[in-house]
Amino acid sequence: MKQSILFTKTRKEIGNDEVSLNASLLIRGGFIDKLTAGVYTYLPLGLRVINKIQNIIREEMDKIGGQEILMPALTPKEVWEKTKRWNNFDALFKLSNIEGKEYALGATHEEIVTPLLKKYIFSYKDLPKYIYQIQTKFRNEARAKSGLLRGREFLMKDLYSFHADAADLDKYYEIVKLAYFNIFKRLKLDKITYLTLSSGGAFSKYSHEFQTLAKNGEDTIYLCEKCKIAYNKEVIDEITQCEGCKLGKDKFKELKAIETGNIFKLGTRFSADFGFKYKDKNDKEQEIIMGCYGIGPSRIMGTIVEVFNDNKGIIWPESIAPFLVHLILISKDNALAKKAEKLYDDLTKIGIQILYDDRDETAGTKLNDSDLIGIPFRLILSEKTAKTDSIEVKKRDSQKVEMIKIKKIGDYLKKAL
RNA sequence: CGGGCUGUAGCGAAGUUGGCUAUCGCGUCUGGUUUGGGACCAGAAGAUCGUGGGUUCAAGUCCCACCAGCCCGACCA
Repeated sequence: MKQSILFTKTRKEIGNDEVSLNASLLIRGGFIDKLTAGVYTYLPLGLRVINKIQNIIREEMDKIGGQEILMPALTPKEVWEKTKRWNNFDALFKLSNIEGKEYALGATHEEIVTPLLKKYIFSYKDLPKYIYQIQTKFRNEARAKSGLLRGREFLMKDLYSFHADAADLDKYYEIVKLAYFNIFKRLKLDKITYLTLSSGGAFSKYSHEFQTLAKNGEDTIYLCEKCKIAYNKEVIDEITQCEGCKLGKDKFKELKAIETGNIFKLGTRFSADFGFKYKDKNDKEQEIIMGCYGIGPSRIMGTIVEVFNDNKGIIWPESIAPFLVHLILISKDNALAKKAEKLYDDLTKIGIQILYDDRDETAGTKLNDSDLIGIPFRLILSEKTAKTDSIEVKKRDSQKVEMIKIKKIGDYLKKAL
């Protein structure tokens, strides 16, 4: 993409109001725009990032048998009354149509997916099933804050599993855990993301969160460094020692973190309300056992910005960067501009995702913008580099610069990426 | 939902005990000079001062209400 056609622009400053690091960098770089508290537009650069995050999650869900669907965001009151959450779920956005029929905007989808599967699942032969979606969720947070980390409208991947018995759920639960670790690995967050025991298991003692260390995180976790398992602050009073290695809890390390994923064993909490049962081998009715597994692409995007940045801007991991290469022309010379244009075309042809800064801006502006936007590889073509038919290559996360012959840059990048 | 702070041009800000035509920077437009770390000169456009009401000869400035944003806390299946 040529930068001159981007309708967004970077900004040198935004108001003192926006103290959240992720929102500040993402707004300044032209990735997102805030419409109102906790509600954001994804601009061209930001949409590329969020799509890549979603695709990583999608691939890992597909690998563990997930079937993707898309459920409605507009949901009728009746299903929420069935589970007694119409009045008990504070964060539910409620609205009504002109005839007075009441709806809620989907905050989570147990109420939709459970009756949905009930229409198709009748026998033990139909089980297990794994259904997921990536969708916009709405939650009327008492206080939206921290940019993309706690919004009133946000993206969520929610997977729901349906099993014949608890043992089968337990087995799949572990499979999802591994899939989540694969996701965090691909997002380059695996080294700072810990499985964390937390409260809220309706069907088991604990539920599990995936907590990513970040100094601006709103959660406090206690990490057992020996077995790399953490405990959410909300359960720390109930335990005396690590569940795994028995290390005393006084040895745990207190850390700030962002909850980037969570997995729950639901048991029959929802299947019971909807009368969702199946027939076993002996023609006996049995209750369906459920699990649910969430991960928020938009929160992940905010988390990555919180974690990967320096005083000049964002440093995107390659797996989710909006582009992999930022080509910058520093010259007004027509011949050089032609050379840059050709390089842009050639690299595009061999499948390299490239943003080409062809704008009529000064060197300083382009370099600062490039650092702010945070694309992994920066290529500079200038009179200086052209003298030796070369191009300067620098990685965003490094100070080293390398001169590569223009002819060889395609091969160089293919190898590096 | 409680407490605090804030709201002035597209963006960021200044505006004194109420006083004349509301100021500056960025950005934008025109002309010129520039190009390896957010250039320079000259000119120009751009504002119902969050909204509504009130006090006053006179309100961006004082008072009341409301709306919005941010922060702290509570909350966060």
